[in-house]
Amino acid sequence: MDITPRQLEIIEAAGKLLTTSGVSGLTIKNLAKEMQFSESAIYRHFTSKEEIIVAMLNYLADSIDKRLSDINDLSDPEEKFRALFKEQFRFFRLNPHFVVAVFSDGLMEESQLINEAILKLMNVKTKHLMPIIIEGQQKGIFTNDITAEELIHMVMGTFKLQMYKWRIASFQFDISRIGGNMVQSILTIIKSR
Amino acid sequence: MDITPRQLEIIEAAGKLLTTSGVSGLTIKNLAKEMQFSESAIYRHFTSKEEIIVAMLNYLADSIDKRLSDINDLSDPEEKFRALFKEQFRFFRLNPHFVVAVFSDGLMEESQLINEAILKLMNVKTKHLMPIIIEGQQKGIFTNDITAEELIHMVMGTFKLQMYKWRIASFQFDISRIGGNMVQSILTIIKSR
DNA sequence: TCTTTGTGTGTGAACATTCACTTACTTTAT
DNA sequence: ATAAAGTAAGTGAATGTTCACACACAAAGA
Repeated sequence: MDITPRQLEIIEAAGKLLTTSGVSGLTIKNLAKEMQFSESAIYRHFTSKEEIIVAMLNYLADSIDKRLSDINDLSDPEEKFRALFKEQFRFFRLNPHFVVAVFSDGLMEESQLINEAILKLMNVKTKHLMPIIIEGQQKGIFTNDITAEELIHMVMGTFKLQMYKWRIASFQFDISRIGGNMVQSILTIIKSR
Repeated sequence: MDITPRQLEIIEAAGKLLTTSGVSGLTIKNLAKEMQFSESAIYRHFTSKEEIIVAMLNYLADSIDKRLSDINDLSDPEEKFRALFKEQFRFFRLNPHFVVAVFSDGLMEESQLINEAILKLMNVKTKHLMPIIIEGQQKGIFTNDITAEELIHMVMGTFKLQMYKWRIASFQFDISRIGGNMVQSILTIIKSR
């Protein structure tokens, strides 16, 4: 599962392509051009395009997983909640190309492996969000009127839509600021009143 | 902007293809096979593939617009809210192929016209949701802790994610029932407490 | 009532282009 | 000397689109 430096370069080039030209722009030809070598050279490092995409998604999942793991040091669930999203917005602001990867269904239908990699990516996020929500509910900070699963569904949906809007706006607005407002809205509404 | 019966047939065939084989399955060749005539015959009715997709999205937008217009007869905002989503779930249960069309970003990048058609589609939904939310807030039924725009963002995001889950589950669960639960969750949380 | 003309709808073959991928060969670095 | 990393030139398959042509039918003119 380890990745060579050259493979990482290719993955990053693939991400860049996703940002600039979308899923349909992610071709071996463009990838080779971006890497400034020939198309066939790609196949020295990956056996197929599918493998590149899967590697990219897995690399992304690992990155996010690591970054979100530092959050549990905080004590307050509300603080954790804020920190989690702050980190997410920070990460995607630095790597906007991955927004296309994560939130574009276009990739999905191409293969079963890619499909699974995307689902895995969604689960990483849920994995970190779930304990925060549950803890918040237990402490009576978040509402217990609906289940944790339902809360997570709402939160994830709201987040996903925010990312979608950011993307179709060509990443032109400050996602950290707008996203911060969004988090505030969510908190306002899910906190016990 | 009017559509001939034959064009409608083609649009419906396109929708069917989307359901069975996804965005990548929507090719002129498959479309012709589905219609049981040659590929070139398509071009007797549309000048391009892009035109077919745009026509499909506009037709869809009109259908939804019409159906959602009947809802304002109800008096209670909460009832209207429920009715709106009930109608949406009913519609998509009958026409699951359109879920692929509306919620797949894959289509989007292909052309500016398609992009606009999809945005228009999103706006139709918002157009009907907005007055309901505002009325509910004015009557004190829905919370005034956050703005109507923020409420709509949350509601739409939650709905979109529900559709996404339904789709990756290959439409295998009863969207009216699960969706009904989702609506109940949302209502629980956005109602003033 | 024929005949002409126009229209709607179809066909099959070919078009240029793009796609992921392969093969045989060369350069480079250890 | 060996192995890794590059290249040129190709493959077949698929894409959307265009082409010349054919058939059925309706309106119009003689």
